[in-house]
Amino acid sequence: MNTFSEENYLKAIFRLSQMPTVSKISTSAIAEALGNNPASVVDMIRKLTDKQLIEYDKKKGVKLTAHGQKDAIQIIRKHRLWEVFLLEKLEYRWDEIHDIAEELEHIKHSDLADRLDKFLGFPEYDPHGDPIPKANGKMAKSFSASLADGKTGGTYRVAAVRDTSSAFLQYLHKLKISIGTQIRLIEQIAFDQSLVISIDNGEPTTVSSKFVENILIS
Amino acid sequence: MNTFSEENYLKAIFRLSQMPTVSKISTSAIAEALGNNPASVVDMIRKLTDKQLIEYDKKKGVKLTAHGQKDAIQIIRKHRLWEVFLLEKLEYRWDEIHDIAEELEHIKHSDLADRLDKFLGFPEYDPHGDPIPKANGKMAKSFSASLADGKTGGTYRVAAVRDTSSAFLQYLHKLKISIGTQIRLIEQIAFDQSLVISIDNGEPTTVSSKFVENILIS
DNA sequence: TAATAAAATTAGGTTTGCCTAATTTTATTA
DNA sequence: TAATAAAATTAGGCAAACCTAATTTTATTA
Repeated sequence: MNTFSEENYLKAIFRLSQMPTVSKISTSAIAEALGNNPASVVDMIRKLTDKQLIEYDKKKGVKLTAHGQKDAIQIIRKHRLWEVFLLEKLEYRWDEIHDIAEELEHIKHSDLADRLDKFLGFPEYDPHGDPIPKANGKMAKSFSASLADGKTGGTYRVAAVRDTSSAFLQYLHKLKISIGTQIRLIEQIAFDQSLVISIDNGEPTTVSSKFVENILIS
Repeated sequence: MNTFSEENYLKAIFRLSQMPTVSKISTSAIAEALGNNPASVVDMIRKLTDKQLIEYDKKKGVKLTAHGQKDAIQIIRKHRLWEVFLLEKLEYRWDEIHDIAEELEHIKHSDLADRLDKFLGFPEYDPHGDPIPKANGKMAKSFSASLADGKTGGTYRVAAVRDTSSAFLQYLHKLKISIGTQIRLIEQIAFDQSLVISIDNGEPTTVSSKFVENILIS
């Protein structure tokens, strides 16, 4: 059984390994992802290597073993199921659920995830549009195309969000954007790459390039 | 904010303070309740005293301060609400829910308990018959009369159980006893105080005195 | 390539919450 | 009351998971 902290490292490493822009998972990348000191990460790399949950090579960085990946996916499964619960059953807002799920995901009990899954009606996606791994570890592919890749004039459907911070989600809420919203790209400003968009055929609104990068489309 | 461990101590102290047979909460009583070494309890007594959650007097033992009592009740509230959730929504068995709730009760988030309470329809009692504290800390009185105090020939309604161990609950399950079951006391065996009872007017069954002490009646 | 910057690692330290073993205090009983 | 037993406490230690500061290794760039 893994500790709370080990689970957080596994999850962070899994997340980094899913990011197409990250080619090598380095000590410092993990440190940044978790807000820890690199020296602490070195300690944990040793520990997880001993437990055969990761492999570490100075050149290639950190990689999850099959065992480590399995564990990481089960934590993510629990995280995403709890998010669905918090939003749908306890009526929390979109931007509130992530932090609570960070705690709930560590509750260990053989079939808790499976019972929760059944209770929620076997949801496919969590409220942020991320696929929920199945009990056997199978997981639909995440949405990877960003609205930043869309063509000017095109209309796209919001499928998921990349950033799950409450700052971003609150901004989306303010703009009345959620999963399923239609967004049309009207114009790109050459100066700073900001974009003029229309949300569900509404009035034109200007948003930053950083903003559109964090919106994933189907 | 209190740590996981501090919360467990507060809860144990509260539980002991509710037991009519316990007049003084000693270092060793707490140690036994938590399965820890008395030396560890001494450490924690110092810590909780510094945090003004308890008061300690060599003669009188440990007592929760108003602040400590408030915190303890909130943990118990969460524990009992999660138990209702696990039984009613996730369809866990009676004897499985206690251990999972022991973990869930430590999840901290301002209004999680209140939202859960609302979602569950503001239940008054948990599945073991213990009253669930309200958001303001008010709590109905626990059932305290034991079936062991009943008169031979009398019929009583099971209101709660004193022991929440899975061994005891599984035995109850086997005997088809749950909250609300009617039990008639047929005869007491003088030799070892065991009792012959009838469960919901069924065939006579013999149970130990230890068994009946752990059944609370209304 | 040499100089510099960045990343990784080591060494040593802290806090939390537990432990064992030894000692002191308190209670019980002959 | 004295002897003994039980309870409480102290002293010192350990593992987990962090940290800072110093050092070494690796990468970048003048």
